[in-house]
Amino acid sequence: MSVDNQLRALAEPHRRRILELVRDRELAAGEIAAHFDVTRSAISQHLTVLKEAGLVVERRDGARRLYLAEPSGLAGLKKFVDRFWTTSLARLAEEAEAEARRDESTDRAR
Amino acid sequence: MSVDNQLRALAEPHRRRILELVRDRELAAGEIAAHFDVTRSAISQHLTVLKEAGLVVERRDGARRLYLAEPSGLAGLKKFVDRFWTTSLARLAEEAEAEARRDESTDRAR
DNA sequence: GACACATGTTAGAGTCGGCTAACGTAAGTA
DNA sequence: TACTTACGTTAGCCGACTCTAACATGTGTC
Repeated sequence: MSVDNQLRALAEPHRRRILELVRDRELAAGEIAAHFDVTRSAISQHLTVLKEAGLVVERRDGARRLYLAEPSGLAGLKKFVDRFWTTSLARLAEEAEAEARRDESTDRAR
Repeated sequence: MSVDNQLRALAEPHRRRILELVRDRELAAGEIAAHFDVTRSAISQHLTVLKEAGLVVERRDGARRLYLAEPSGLAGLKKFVDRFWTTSLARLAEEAEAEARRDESTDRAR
């Protein structure tokens, strides 16, 4: 559930594709596996990782297990990216302002 | 520069801490390494990964190399997270609406 | 119960990633 | 030039990760 787990989970291309598959609709494990050319076993393990990272939720329906993306699981990661993004951009804006002030005083000095 | 590279780079706790260190100010490789209890070598390798992912920029100053976070490098990742976030939330909203409609017609049926 | 179906779990092989130690390189200094 | 400072790079170890193959579990059906 930590940002660390979420990032590690997302760092795997297969897992990102799985996540996109179950973003809009519930899918059974087998249906998900059908989209890939690796074993069902591999997909099952990927689903476990995604589940433990809180990025998908599992629901049982008889013998099947249905998976669906859990957007709130991305909350921590989104906060991390947004915070970094805005803070860095603020720094850039400050630098631009500082440069503008420098240019201005240079002009005045002429 | 791809989202894949960015996510792999961010999936390492040391690299995330490095990124936060150079978010607001330029730091030399040695100064960065001083914040950690691993070898300078390890930090140097992390810096290479961050650089190749486009998350930091390197500037030479004599014998020193200064590093600074590159917010634009996060653009792709931010887009990925935002897109996923908003799309998933839209799905949740739709589901909530559908349920509200169901409840309403149930009420009417009484 | 017997069987088929859907899926999870485990063992083991191969690969990747992070780390240290040792070496290499380039810039500054006496 | 000789020496120091500040880094990067490489080789190799070790643990973590991904995959397949085989086995285990649980559910529905006859």
